[in-house]
Amino acid sequence: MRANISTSDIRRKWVEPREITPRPMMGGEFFIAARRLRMAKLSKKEKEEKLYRIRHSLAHIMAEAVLEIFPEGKIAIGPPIDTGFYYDFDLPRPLTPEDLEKIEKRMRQIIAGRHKFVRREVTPEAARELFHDQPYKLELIDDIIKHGTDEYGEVTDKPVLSTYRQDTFEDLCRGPHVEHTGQIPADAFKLLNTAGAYWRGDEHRPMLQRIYGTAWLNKKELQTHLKWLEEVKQRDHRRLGKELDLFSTNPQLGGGLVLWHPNGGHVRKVVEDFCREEHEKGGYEFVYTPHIGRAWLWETSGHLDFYRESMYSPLDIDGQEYYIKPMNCPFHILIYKSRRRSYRELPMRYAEWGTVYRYERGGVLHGLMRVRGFTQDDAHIFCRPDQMPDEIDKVLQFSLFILRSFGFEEFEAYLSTRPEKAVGEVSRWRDAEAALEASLRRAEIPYKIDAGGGAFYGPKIDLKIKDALGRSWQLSTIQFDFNLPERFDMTYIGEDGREHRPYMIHRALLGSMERFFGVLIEHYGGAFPVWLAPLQVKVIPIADRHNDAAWKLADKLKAARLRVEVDDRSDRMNAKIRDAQMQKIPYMVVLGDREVENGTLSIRLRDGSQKEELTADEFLAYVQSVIESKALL
RNA sequence: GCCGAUGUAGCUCAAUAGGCAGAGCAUCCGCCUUGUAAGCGGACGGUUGUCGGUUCGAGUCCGACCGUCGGCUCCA
Repeated sequence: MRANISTSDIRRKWVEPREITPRPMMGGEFFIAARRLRMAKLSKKEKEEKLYRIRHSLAHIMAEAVLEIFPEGKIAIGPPIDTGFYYDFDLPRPLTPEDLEKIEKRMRQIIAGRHKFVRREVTPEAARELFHDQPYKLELIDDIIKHGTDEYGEVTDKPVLSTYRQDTFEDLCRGPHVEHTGQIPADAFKLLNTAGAYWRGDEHRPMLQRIYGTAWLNKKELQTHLKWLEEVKQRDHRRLGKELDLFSTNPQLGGGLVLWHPNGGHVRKVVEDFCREEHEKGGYEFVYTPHIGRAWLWETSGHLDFYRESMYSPLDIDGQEYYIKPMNCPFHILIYKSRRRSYRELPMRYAEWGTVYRYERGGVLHGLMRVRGFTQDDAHIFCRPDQMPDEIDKVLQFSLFILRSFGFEEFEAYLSTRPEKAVGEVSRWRDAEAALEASLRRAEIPYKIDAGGGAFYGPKIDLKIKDALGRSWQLSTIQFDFNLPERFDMTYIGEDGREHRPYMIHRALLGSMERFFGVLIEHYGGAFPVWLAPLQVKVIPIADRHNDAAWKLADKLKAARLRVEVDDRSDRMNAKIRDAQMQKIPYMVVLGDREVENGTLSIRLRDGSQKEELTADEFLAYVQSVIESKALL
């Protein structure tokens, strides 16, 4: 999957970072850039700006080349993005890979022409005349004049209409650009692919053709990026899921539904066991609830009003409507409400690895990352209002601890505020948002505001991690809820003997087991750390006469709860090693005449290195220590 | 859902221009008894996603549907 690239990221406003770079950057990239900027010299900043100009200019040059092929084509917008640029077109026919080659070739010619980029400011009338046959540009012009927004929808102080012209092509644009096309390294860009994209991201508006390109300062950087893309492909969890026999999906089963194979199931079990233990240490209690519930539940919660498009059609059971659950919260609320609660009992923390089902459009399903049935590491915390700040702080720290345990070290946070469709008074929303924001500040995590991104019942903090390839993934979500307690009329008896309303926190730390597993697979490239690895040791006897010793060793390790297999096929040792290597098994223990005689083991690590010879006991102790430390090898 | 691409053996991929559907790996059966990333031989394996159309003849051309992939939108 591509790194997250969306124009909505561009519009998000940062709260904490002090410096804003001149180009729009996505998610994680910003953190890297912001950190670099903080400790770095100006030259980095200049480099970023140069890249911005190059990418933006390439977008224009691409548009020129495309319009030469399709003189009747309509152009939309063409911004730089974190690894390059794109431009959206409305063309008479679909673009082919051959078109891309042609366009790219023509772009290099234009670059070689050393054409100047000429900026000029134009009046609305002149702009409309200039773009009279470009309906998308006319719409942008109107917006700039009416709303003071620029071509990306960002509000600017004083609306100015400007154009940039290079060679035969003039585009509505705020700039900046390179001075002339000769400043663009012709061997450091490449057109990657075409894709459909709605005009202004609105599915009710025309579908345009987008061409993505990547662009860098020099050929070497381009090649590094192309290699990175190749690495992304190699680590694709769908590919590794098949190769390592971790999971599968199946058209006969239905889209977005996941089959966990024994290998994947094993990883999941270790993850779940670890998390369960930590939750118990953290004061959580585990509950179990059904997969369906009567319509009353979902009417009361507001799901049928605010979440219906993500829910499946009801089942008819004895004339009553039942819905498959898209969330676990109403069930946990019913447990809370099963009897009177005292303030002394609070906070109460109910945890459940609960499986939920949500309708997702067919086109968005993606391996483990986006599915229709998934299991959340869900929990709901019920507390007194005065306990709320402390509970949010605890959840935030707990979340960071859990994620660090899996080798994630970099985090980003989003504070999502009240959406259009929401329950509850606005003033209480503002209070809740402030509470979450205060917690983020206490935790000293840099965060962005995602305006309108909250759940319908309350604002939330979403945590994203960065994986080994620098990509961000959303995992944790922490949601403040003052609405469901009211809707379900939840109460507790306070010190004063009166009824009070509890607050509620919804939270999932790994998010869903499916997505988390997908992220883990890609983060580790399938080479799980020893504590998670489905198979930890492969014992490889060299010839049949070593099988007995191999089985004996395996039994010993198994008795210590290691996951071990013996490869006693009649293949050559080389073939057995290759197979184990391809399965990314952490330890390959080779047993031959020498080892049997010496009573030692020859240990090969999956990184190809050779460990010193150890006795079986020493090896066992070593592996156990690696498991304990959650290390890779 | 929308735009585009795509669908051949369990997997990865071939099949000149519409003319008998093939290879490697995997699996199974033998032989080999092996020293740190593939030993050798043989066998098995297909209604070319499904349905319909064009044609003397369709894996190949056309249409619909299903799935997958790249995006858009949306999201754990």
